[in-house]
Amino acid sequence: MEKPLSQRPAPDTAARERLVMAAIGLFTRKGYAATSVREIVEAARVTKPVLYYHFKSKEGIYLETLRETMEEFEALLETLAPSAEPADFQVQRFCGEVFELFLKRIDVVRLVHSIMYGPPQGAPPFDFHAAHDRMVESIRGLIRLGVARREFRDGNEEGMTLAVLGAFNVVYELRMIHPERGVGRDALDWALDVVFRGMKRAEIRQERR
Amino acid sequence: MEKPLSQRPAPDTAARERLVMAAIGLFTRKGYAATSVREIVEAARVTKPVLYYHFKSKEGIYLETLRETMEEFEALLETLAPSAEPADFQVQRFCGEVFELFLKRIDVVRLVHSIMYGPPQGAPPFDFHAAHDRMVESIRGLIRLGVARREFRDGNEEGMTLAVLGAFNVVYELRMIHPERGVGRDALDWALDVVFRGMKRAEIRQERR
DNA sequence: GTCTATACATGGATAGAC
DNA sequence: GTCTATCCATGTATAGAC
Repeated sequence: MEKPLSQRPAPDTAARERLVMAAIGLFTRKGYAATSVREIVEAARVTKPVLYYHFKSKEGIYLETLRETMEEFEALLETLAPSAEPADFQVQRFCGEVFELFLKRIDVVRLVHSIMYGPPQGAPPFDFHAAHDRMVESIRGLIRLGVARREFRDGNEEGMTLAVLGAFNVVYELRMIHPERGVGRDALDWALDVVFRGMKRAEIRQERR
Repeated sequence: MEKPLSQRPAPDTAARERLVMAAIGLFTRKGYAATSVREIVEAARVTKPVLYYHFKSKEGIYLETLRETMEEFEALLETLAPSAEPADFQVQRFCGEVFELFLKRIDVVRLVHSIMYGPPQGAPPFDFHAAHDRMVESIRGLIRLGVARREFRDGNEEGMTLAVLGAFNVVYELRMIHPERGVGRDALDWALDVVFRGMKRAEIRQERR
């Protein structure tokens, strides 16, 4: 039973959305503790009680922004399904797709990264471990597949998982601290080339570049 | 012309040192913005003016703590000198030594990591890039050496540097988020085994485990 | 749902005595 | 160099009208 638009004082149902956008921008650029509620509401062009109405505290809007953006990452991980392609292709495609998503949301990645690995900064706890573990397990699963198919060598599954994850990590991390160097997808492929060469059995190895 | 100890009101020259210790502990556990001056002085068992006397602001004691701890890392990097050993041994030893230092000061590493890669959190700027770049260049230099000696393959120096750095990064990062899993030096060696195998020329490659 | 106005705690920093 | 006492800006959050 909503009133017709014409009778509402201000048809600003977008206020909540603007708040989320503003909050993401500020939290990612300044960090949780360094961002004040006043800054958020000014950026969203609303007043303080609007924020406290829709969320109920600074922690509330923070957790909500994280929840909304993490859903994107979860969704991408869901789409992963083992295929008949060579295992290294699958690993490379998976890493590449997640990497593209990271590039698109590099600011959020920066925030999540600093909270996952760094001190809590006064921010309420948020569970990133589950998503991170799922990503690691996805890679490990593809590597197990490659080992079972005798594409990858046997006996160092953990080392291979770490090497792949490391190649992925180092590239997006370099991108965060040196955006001007344009470290991108090609750098990821170069690093993965080295790693794959170290993973493949001698018999089936062949150059791909 | 100092007075003899007996005549000083309180021989507490350790106050400054206690402040630095307390500041490191709090900044690393809570982050810069989330740590208050009151907390620091209470932990150091002094009063506020003592902090403002020795340093001159919150930013001052923060920068001083960072400066003091970064000197350790710089010192370790200085000790690196190319030797006649195989290049992969040298890379492994270098990574291992830096890794040991990281483990010893894992809390400081956590703070530096989150500030390097994350939002500034209201903290004054501090130049970590120089030290980080030097570390990367050290690895790249050893890899160039290996290539020149025909131990490593030619044509993907950048990929090899990234792969090595990635193996190093991923291991200490995992250690930070999952200390209970005991990810340690052995995991680093497993990952590097994969990477080295991908770097070595086929002719000279041989198992080392 | 959105406003004005305000409560109330905590923040960083300093004055001035010793 | 260290204290007590205090200043003042900023912080989060809310009351109460519309």
